[in-house]
This record gives sequence, C-alpha cells and structure tokens, in this order.
Amino acid sequence: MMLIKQVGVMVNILNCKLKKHIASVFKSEGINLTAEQFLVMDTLWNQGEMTQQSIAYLIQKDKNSVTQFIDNLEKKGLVNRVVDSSDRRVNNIRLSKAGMAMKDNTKNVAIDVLNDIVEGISEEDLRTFVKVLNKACDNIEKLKE
Amino acid sequence: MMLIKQVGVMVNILNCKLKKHIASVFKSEGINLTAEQFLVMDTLWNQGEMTQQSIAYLIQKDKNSVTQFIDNLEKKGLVNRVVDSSDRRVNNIRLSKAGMAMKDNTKNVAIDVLNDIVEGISEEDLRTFVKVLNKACDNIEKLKE
DNA sequence: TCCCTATTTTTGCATTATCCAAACATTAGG
DNA sequence: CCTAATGTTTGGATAATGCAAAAATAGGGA
Repeated sequence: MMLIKQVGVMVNILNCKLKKHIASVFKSEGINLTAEQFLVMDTLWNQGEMTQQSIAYLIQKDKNSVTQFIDNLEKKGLVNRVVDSSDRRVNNIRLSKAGMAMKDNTKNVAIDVLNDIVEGISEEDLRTFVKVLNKACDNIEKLKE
Repeated sequence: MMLIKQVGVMVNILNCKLKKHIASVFKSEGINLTAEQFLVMDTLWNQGEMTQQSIAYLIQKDKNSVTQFIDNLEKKGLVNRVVDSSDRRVNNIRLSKAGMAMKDNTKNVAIDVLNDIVEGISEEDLRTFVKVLNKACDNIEKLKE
C-alpha cells in the first residue's frame, strides 16, 4: 500500500529527472535534441524510413505529437517528409545527411548516460524493472477497453 | 545493452500513459486535478500545512513549478497561502475545507488506479521496481555534482 | 464516373509542465 | 545599517499533450 503509492510518485519523478539530465548532457555534447526528438531519431536510425503512424505506434505517442516532433526535426534539418509514391496521404520520414551523421555519437552518448544512471543496479533487477514497466503499460492499455 | 535502451524509452512511455490514465479516471470521477496537482494535494493530506519549499523538495520539482501548482490549486479553492507569522517571506500552504473534503475519495480512487495498473505483478517484483526507481534517481542526483 | 466513407496528416487552439533569469520582499549576520 | 542570503513571484520561452475540425487522398460500390 505504501509501496503502491511510491510507484506513481517515483515514475513521475524519475521521468522528469531523466529528461532533464539527458537534456543537460545532450546540450553539453552539442546535441540539439529533446528526449522525445531523440526517441524519434533513434527509431529512424534503427528501422530506417517509416511513416509517421508507425513512429507514433513505436514510441507510443499520439499523431499530433508526432506531427510536432517531425516539424521540429525538419526545422533542424535532420529529417525530411517524403510523400509515399503509392499512397499520397502518407509521409515517409527519411533521415537527412545531417540526421544520419549524428547517429553514432548520439547513440553512444545516450548509452553512456543510461549506463551511468543504472550504475550499481544488478542485471537481474534491471530485467525485473523493465518487465514491470512493460507489464504496467500493458495493464493500462487493457484498462482502456 | 538492449535492456538499457528499454529503460529510457519505457520510463517515458509509462509516465505518459500513467498521467493520461489518471487524468481520465479523475475526470470520470469528477476529480479536477492534474497528476502534479495530485502530488501536491497528497503531500498536504499526509503532512499537513507546509511551505512551498518543503513541497518542492518532497515531490522533487523546482520552485517555479510549485508556484504554478499552488496558483492553480488556489484558483480551484483547494488550498490557501498563509504568510508565516515568524518569517514573512514564507508561505505556508494550507488545505481549504474543499481541499480537505476531497481527501478520502481522491485517495481511494488513486489507490484503485494504481492497484489496477500493478495487477499481476508480484509484490517482490514491485519492491525491486521501486528500489530501482529510487536508485536511478539517486544516481542522477550524484551525477549532477 | 460519382459518391460516401475511411485513412493519414495537418491546423488551430488550449492547457500544462518546465526552465531561466531577474525582480521582490524579508531576514540575518557582520 | 548595510549587505548577503532566502523564499517566492514574474515574465518570457519552449515543449508535450489533447481535442476537434479540416484537408487531402484512397477505395469500394452503385
């Protein structure tokens, strides 16, 4: 019961601290991305060109948010919207040269940040942690139905 | 390595889903509070009257954010700012009658929501989960120094 | 071909959270 | 007293998110 309450509070707190910390490290490394923009870029680096909808699904944000993320990434010259040749409603989001160029460094910085943050946590606990994160998300999804 | 990346992504996703879900349940229960406003109210319900600074520390937000939270709660008539009698710089934040009145119902709704969300997760895993949340927060704090 | 509906994305508008820096009022120490 | 420190507010900015309506296009009948 005390434990349960911790969950709500601490997830909120960790998320804020995490975002703030990543923003600060990115800034000092000259990487101009918010946490959410990084999620999009990381998805594109891993999966290649894809539609806004697929991005929205993968990072679990709504379409309006993704539109804004892509707007901002496009302004920064990191991605381009390319109209799909077979369905002109669809935008394929493609990494620009600049977007590709920052991949390795940014990924390394992100991994380093996360490694620092999980310092001193056993692999087993980390595995449990991620398992619980996923389960909780699933539960919320099911509650919507 | 794959595991580590999950941490960053999933904490972000869970936090968003959690906030959204709580907002939706609160709305359908006629409770007019955002997740952050609830954190403040819950702190006041548990600890009684306290300064903005103590609230900021307990919910780990910065003072500007807390000023805004209190502004909004005051507009809703749930709390009052009471100037401290021994140090006039300090605002003591005091629950109003309306703020007290919603305590039991709101706490019950929040507990129910969280219980639904951790459905099917063992107490042991939950304990590990909270432990990791705390450790990760501590690590971030230490990285600042 | 034309119409209706569904799909993908954008737009406009609103709220909220968060940050920074500067201002303000008040207190406390030399 | 004067100065530095403290607790809070303000103004100005960016970002994430939500909702509803609009725009563009696709696809399936009639």
